[in-house]
Amino acid sequence: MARLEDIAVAVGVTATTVANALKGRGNVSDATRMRIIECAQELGYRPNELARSLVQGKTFTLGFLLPTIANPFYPEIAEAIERTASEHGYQMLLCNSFYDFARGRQHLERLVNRWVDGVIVMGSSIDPADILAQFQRGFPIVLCDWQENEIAIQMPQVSVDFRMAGALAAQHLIALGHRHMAIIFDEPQQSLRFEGFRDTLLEADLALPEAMIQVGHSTLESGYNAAQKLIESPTRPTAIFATTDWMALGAMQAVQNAGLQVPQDISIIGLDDITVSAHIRPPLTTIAIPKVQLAFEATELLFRLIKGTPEPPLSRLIQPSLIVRQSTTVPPDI
Amino acid sequence: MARLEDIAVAVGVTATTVANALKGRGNVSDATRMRIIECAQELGYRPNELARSLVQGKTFTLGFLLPTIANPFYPEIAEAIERTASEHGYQMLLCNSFYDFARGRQHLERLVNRWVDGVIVMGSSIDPADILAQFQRGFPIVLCDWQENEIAIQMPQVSVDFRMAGALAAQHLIALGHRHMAIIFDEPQQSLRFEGFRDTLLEADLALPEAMIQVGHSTLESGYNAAQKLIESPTRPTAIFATTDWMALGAMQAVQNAGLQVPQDISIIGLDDITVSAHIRPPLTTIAIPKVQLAFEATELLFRLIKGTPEPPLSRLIQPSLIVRQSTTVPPDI
DNA sequence: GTGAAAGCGCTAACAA
DNA sequence: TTGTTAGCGCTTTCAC
Repeated sequence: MARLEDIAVAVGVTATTVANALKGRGNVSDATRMRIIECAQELGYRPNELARSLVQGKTFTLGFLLPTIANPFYPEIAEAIERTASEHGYQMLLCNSFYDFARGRQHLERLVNRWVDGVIVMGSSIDPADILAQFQRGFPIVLCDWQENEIAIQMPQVSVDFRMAGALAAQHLIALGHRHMAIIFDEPQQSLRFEGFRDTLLEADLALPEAMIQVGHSTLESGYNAAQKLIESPTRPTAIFATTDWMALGAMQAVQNAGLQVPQDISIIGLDDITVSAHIRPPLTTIAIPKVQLAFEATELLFRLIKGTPEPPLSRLIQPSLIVRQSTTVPPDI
Repeated sequence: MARLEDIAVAVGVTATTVANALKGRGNVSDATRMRIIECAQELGYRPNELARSLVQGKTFTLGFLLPTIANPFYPEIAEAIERTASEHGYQMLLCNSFYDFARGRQHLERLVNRWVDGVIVMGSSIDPADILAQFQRGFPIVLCDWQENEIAIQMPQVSVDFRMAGALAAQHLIALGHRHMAIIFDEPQQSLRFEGFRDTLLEADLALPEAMIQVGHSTLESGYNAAQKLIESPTRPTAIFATTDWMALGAMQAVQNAGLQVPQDISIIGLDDITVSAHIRPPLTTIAIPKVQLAFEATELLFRLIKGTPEPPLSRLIQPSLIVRQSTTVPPDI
């Protein structure tokens, strides 16, 4: 591969001049500039970004650490981050932790070692302590989609008002007339969604019995299994709130496979608003998370962090919203 | 950030010795090794991978260029590539081209400039000529999920027998008794799927009239629109083959929104077998592409390329398979 | 078992 | 307008 030096000797100048000419710094005569550019073309010169990064201490690269891109909640976010990064001249390293903290930690350390300019970390992908350690050394990190209370210390983050999300789900079902509801959620990462839901029920004097609380693990299958238990319960609920759409899809399938109708027999409401949710049968009522906005704001915040000590606020709580489709309706007569 | 040199002066040795001690090369006494390791701990030493890469000419990083991670066909592949890469000590740069060749080219050039060790390129993400240019300079690239005939020159690639995929779809529908079928596909990237379908019909003396050939653009919406046109056609088909599941979902929705039943009124068959396909209503019959295998083989092939001139074969054609679910059945009586 | 020296390809500060 | 010098932090070769 051709280097600056190669061009320099070919043209009969010095590497510095070549560098200046190539990046259009003013101090090169037009004549030599022409010859240099031409020669660079001929030799197929490509600047070595490694060398450049080493001396500048900047890589124009950022890391994106998440549980797994195979979960349909993340691709939209990843896309938005990458696009925003790209507009700033950045590329993005995608790192799946597979919900394994050791793996998340390894990835983060590697990212630090390779001098990425900053990292966006999604919830559930790594032990908060590991993030904190790097952040406190001055490494730019922004948290995305974590529960606000998950990290001990104040850190830059953009997240969603999950308690509100849970509340919205409850309000919707209550308004429809439901009295016997159930929830499927992942503990402890989704406890806020649970609390918002439960508390809203409580305020309406509605109980949420133990048997109506099922844990899932953000997979479709776990939603399916959890819903099965709920259906078989002696006190079958008339509505189910699954704290992710992915689990809601599983739940819906379980209900339908049991020979019941959604929403006539059991209403189902999700949370996330992943793309497919609008296109299944029946279309899923859900609490939407503005994923693109989430990603965009996280990335912009990270860039502010990278540029220097930014003005507050360093954290942002985004409001979810209810999207009523056809998987929820009034409870059946009994 | 602490450097080798910092440890060296602290311990009273030289940087070379520190380096040797840290990577367990034999020639350091146990005593000094202990002191060095301890000191490295204390100073929080992290090797600078940039510097290391610059001298070694290796970055242990690979690029993954694709149209857009938001299309649900890709996340599973991305995950598998990243996992395989990770097992080899590699990280992965994710690059969306958004079906824009200029953008794809920019990304590829940047990847080359930053000395990634190799790149995996998915179909439809960049102009083949740009790939070829880099490949011919000796840069390791493997093509993934391209039509075999899309690239002029023989290049390393792992792909799917798309003609067979189209044939399988046709065979299935014919076996069910369909005589009036339609296809929705994206031209020209999916022409092989089309040809396989059409030719199989022809062999069974079945025509595929112009009106029954619709173009889509790999989006759900385009599948929806294409299906609408088919439904409104005076010669409504009894079965639709959409060459991606994503378009098939759109088509299914269009059919259902028109008040028709899938599969009783119209059978629908897709191609890809994305995760959700098994979980919608009705579950989608489809031609499955072994995505994880595709990704794994592409990555392994790339590593062979990176290690040096590998043994043939440098290209692999993976066989698709029919998965019968409930979106296809015998045609309605007329 | 340890060190000195050179160099990866580039940038940046300062001279000429 | 152009050149010189000194690194960035590491690895590698060879000498002691």
